[in-house]
Amino acid sequence: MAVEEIELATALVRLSHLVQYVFADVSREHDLTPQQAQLLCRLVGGPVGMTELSRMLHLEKSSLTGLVDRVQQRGLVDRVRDPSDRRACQIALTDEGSRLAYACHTGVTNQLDKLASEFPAADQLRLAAAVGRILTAHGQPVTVSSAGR
Amino acid sequence: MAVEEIELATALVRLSHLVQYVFADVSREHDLTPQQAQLLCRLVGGPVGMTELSRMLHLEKSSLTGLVDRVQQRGLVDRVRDPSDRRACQIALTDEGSRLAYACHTGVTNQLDKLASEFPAADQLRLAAAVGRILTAHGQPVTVSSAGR
DNA sequence: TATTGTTATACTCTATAACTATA
DNA sequence: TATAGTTATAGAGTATAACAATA
Repeated sequence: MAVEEIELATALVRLSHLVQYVFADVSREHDLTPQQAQLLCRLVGGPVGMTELSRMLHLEKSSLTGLVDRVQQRGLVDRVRDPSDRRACQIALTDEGSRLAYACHTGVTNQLDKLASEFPAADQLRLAAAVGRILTAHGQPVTVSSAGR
Repeated sequence: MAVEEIELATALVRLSHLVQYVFADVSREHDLTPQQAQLLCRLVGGPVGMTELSRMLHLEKSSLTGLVDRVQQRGLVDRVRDPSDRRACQIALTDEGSRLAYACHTGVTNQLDKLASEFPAADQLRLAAAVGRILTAHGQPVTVSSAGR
């Protein structure tokens, strides 16, 4: 047999790691950790509260506090008090944060599009649609804002 | 339009995170970190040296030393001296390590197969083959041993 | 000299538990 | 009482630089 067989589950795990490596490399180019870059990318659609962010990133709120602290110290986000609830705050990108979020998104997209170019164009569309359905069915809906366009 | 559009690159990043969450959940069920679980799973094909392991896991060797230390302290791997090169050692699973590696592999595979069941069977095969080609083309060849079957 | 692996150091990331302030 | 977020603490993960032992 010319082509090695591979379980789909194994393929997905390996592909996941490959994507993580791409994400890590691009983040590092901008002197960010992958976690910091992902945080920034999740904010391009507008400010988000800590509770909602912790849900989006699958992090305990206390873990998120530290992550936001470090990114805020670098001047990439601000904590904006919510006037309607004095307990809450919204995490918002600064101009520099927006620039980095955009740069990371572009860098990752370019690299992954190269990987995806292994697929025929028609398959790329079907794959994207199928993955979109899976994500939506498993609590990670893809909204325009979260897509970081 | 009924189905939300999504860029393939964005879809791949999100899918990657979803797979990571599955991996993290299954690892935690066995009281392992995802990194520890991945290390164990990479050893099911047989003992591997530190340099080769660091390449497989995209880790600096010094980082790997600590990771192996912690897993060894839990009795899941042994450092076996290489008789043909007294500088080198091979990392080998213990019986308990093998058991956990197998359990993690099974747990992750079951969960991901559920996700993949969203695809028609024919698409699953095509997807697996396509991903296998991508991995091979980008320095992550899928061997029988590394597939952790 | 080059390679294998470890040690020392300094961060970042993460979870759990306890806490403050507001709703 | 419940919720939003922080602090305190401890451990895990990671990279860089310097090192030891062997090839």
